[in-house]
Amino acid sequence: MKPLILVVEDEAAILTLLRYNLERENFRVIEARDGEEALLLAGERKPDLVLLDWMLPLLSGIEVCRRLRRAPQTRGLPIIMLTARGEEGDRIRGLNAGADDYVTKPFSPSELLARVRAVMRRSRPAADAETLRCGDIIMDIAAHKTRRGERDVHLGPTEFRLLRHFLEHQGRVFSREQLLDAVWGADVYVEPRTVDVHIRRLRKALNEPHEDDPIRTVRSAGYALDAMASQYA
Amino acid sequence: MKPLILVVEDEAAILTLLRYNLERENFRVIEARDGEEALLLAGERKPDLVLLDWMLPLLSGIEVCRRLRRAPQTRGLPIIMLTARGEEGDRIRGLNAGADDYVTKPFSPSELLARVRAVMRRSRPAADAETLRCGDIIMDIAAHKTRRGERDVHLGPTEFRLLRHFLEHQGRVFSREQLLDAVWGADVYVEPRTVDVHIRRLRKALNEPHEDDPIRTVRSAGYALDAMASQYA
DNA sequence: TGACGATGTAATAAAATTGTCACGGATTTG
DNA sequence: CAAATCCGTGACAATTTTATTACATCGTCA
Repeated sequence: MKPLILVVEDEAAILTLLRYNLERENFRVIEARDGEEALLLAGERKPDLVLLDWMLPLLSGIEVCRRLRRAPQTRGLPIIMLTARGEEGDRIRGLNAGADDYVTKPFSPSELLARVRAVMRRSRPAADAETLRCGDIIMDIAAHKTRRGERDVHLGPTEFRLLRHFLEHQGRVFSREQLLDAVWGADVYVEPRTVDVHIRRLRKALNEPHEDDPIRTVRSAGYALDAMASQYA
Repeated sequence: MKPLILVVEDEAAILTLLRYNLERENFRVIEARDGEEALLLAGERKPDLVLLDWMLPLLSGIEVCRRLRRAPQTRGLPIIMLTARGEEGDRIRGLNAGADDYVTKPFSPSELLARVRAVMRRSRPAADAETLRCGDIIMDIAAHKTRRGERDVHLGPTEFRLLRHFLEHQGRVFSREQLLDAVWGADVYVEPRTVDVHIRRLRKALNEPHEDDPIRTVRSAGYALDAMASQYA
């Protein structure tokens, strides 16, 4: 699907110019003439990027920027500010308000498009990050981060691989030997009971005092990560 | 300091013409006769701009362009392609390979100079700059400046590229080997542990005594720049 | 040329992680 | 019920990995 760009600009001429260039480059464009409309559309249409004029009726661009950043729906939405003057002060304020980049008018179409592409490229990785989850446990493979509910969970390398293996095979029971093969590697030899210790460490890191334990012990068989019922908050 | 321009061109007559015009306009000029030499000089002399002929011995202009873009040292170096005909196909390919602008031969000296100035202006500190940010860390690529909060942060060239790479891939963990490839270049060999030292230098430059460290060490995996809970003023 | 900044390496200190054990409670078996 | 297993747990020492420091080199710039 073509990326959707929200252009917030009150001057018709510039609006036309932007629409022309963006659509030629295979973007879809929606327009807002003032700050209020911008906030509304940003929430409703969920654009992939916002081109935001500095000077606007009703709400200044910088204020729109701030509000977009504050709202959970639109936080993280890439924003490029358009401003008439290249004043350093404005620039700093724009960036502080949360803009991702900044282009001064007059601008060349190619320059603007380059910025648009750059910003979109930058904000892409977050989208396709590989994550595993089970109930309120979330693991981000690329970032190497693990969370349970609202808090970050720190895991050692082995615990990380162990949990990852469970997450990739939820509900299934693994014997100690199977886990050693899968997590430690088929060629290393360690005591099977070592698995117990790491299961323990994983549990300790994962479970706060009151929370329930997602790891099920199957006596004389091994361990499993239960796909919990309390999915998706 | 006068801007340094690398002219890559195998026809002596055009070379002379270019040098004459450029030097008259207060640019310094270095010459390369073929693609190999171009890459070498671009890396060694660090020119501010490259004028790159399309047809070259050894390596085509487009290939040179691509390689310049791929190498960490020369990525971001402004490139203007010179092409014999104004064929649309060539132009598209040139721009796709990463050229900033292109000029068709024959060209008038004044036209060429106008393009040169335009491209340089765009990549100069005075002009707009692409910025990368993470929390209160702001990097201005074109100006080659880094700030944290209110203060300027001085980084060596390697630390700059290192931080840039992290900023362009926030949250993701990179092994020492990956960082060497991305920041040092895939062809140079340095000890992986060297990365540690540069991480240290980067941290020292970035973190005042009380501030928290945005760079996360992931044991047995590498390092990551954490996309922190955004703090927009 | 000499001061200077930047860089890569090696050596050493400091942390974090890991595999094992031993003990004791819990569960199953006979 | 007693024996036999099995699992949870805390403590440790060894090992691995990272942080930090010091140093030699190299190119730049006055």
